[in-house]
Amino acid sequence: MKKIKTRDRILEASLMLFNSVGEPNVTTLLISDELDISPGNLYYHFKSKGDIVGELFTSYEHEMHDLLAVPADADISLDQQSFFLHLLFETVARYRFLYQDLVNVLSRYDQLQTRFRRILKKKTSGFRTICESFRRQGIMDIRDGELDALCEQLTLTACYWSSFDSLSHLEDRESMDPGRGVYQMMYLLLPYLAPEEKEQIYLMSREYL
Amino acid sequence: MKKIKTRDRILEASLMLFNSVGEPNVTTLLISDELDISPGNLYYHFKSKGDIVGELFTSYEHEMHDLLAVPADADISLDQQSFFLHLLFETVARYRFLYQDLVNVLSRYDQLQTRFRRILKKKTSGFRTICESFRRQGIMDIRDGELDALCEQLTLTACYWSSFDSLSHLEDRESMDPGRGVYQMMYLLLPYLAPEEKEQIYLMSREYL
DNA sequence: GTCTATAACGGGATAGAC
DNA sequence: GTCTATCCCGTTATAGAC
Repeated sequence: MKKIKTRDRILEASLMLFNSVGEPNVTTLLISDELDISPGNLYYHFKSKGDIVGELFTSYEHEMHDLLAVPADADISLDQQSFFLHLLFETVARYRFLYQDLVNVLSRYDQLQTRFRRILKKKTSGFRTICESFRRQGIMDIRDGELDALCEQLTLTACYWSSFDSLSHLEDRESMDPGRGVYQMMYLLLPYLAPEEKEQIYLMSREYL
Repeated sequence: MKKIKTRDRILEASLMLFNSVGEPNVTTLLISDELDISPGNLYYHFKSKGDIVGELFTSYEHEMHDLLAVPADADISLDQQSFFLHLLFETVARYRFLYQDLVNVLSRYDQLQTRFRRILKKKTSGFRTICESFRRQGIMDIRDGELDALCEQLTLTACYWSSFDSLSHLEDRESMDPGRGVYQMMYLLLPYLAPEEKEQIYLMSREYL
């Protein structure tokens, strides 16, 4: 059993704390406390709190980049799409601290703004690729103008669904279920799908009602 | 020309600063500086920064309450709906600081959480009332299960559209156009509307393409 | 009501020993 | 690599004069 490097433990604990209480509410002292190391030790590994955030963001960037490498000419099935959305929501959930205070975080670490915007763009074009695949396969019927709006809507929902869901349904259950988000996304596609695919989504959605 | 009360000037300036640079980045010193008054004077009128935020939130609450008093049995036209959405987006834009760092703000002033959630609920049920009016008039056709998802989607979009829009399209124009948000909302209804009403929305949307 | 101090605190970050 | 001690700074909030 090899010991995990302190540096990595710092990243891990920071991510955990950021997600649970919000990045602005997490002090470097809290992080070092959580790990039972000294603040000085933390600053030996990272020269600033911003560096920790930056490195976490880079991980997020890489995960998203890998996930969004959607082949442009493949025939994508609804099941594959659903699976893709699950992965997407899981990744977003893993780095949800970014989304919960988006403007604040991006304003304090301003090099992140353009990078974040790039990821947004990539998401939108990923959704577009998928929809166009559906269209080619004849299982989706939508006008070009509406397709733009749909892809933007999908991107927006992918961003904010988790925050919104935990905010508006906090009372009942605290465990947020990525499946509900996936359902919400599929539902956005629904009106434009062929009857058979519609039915398929109705069946899927049984689980979430 | 009557002099505006200092107390009100503080509220006004705070709102302006909160919106433009984010509430967490606005210090009480910055506010008093902006008004050319002393910090002490500010604290004469408000006993804490949280009180300023709280009072602004109360105004927001009232404006939303008035706006969302949708009559349950009226026949609402698409034009009225569009007008309603314009007002809604304007109000949200006026208090956009709340939305930009939602989790952060609500976590630091925690009495606001339940109040905010109440407003969310009211929004959703407002949308539901409107959709049901459309349904009664025979201009909307949608299943119950999908109606739930639609109303949630409308609420989510009403919350986050402005932030999302200014984030993802910052490069082109900085003036955010509430009309784009309204279009995005109308577009969500589109698939469920009768042909004639669809056409009406297509005409409306010309302005935003 | 408004001002000038200044107290009180917390958080980020560094120095230097071990 | 890790620790303790400390500095520095910004921010909230108060005291007390005018």
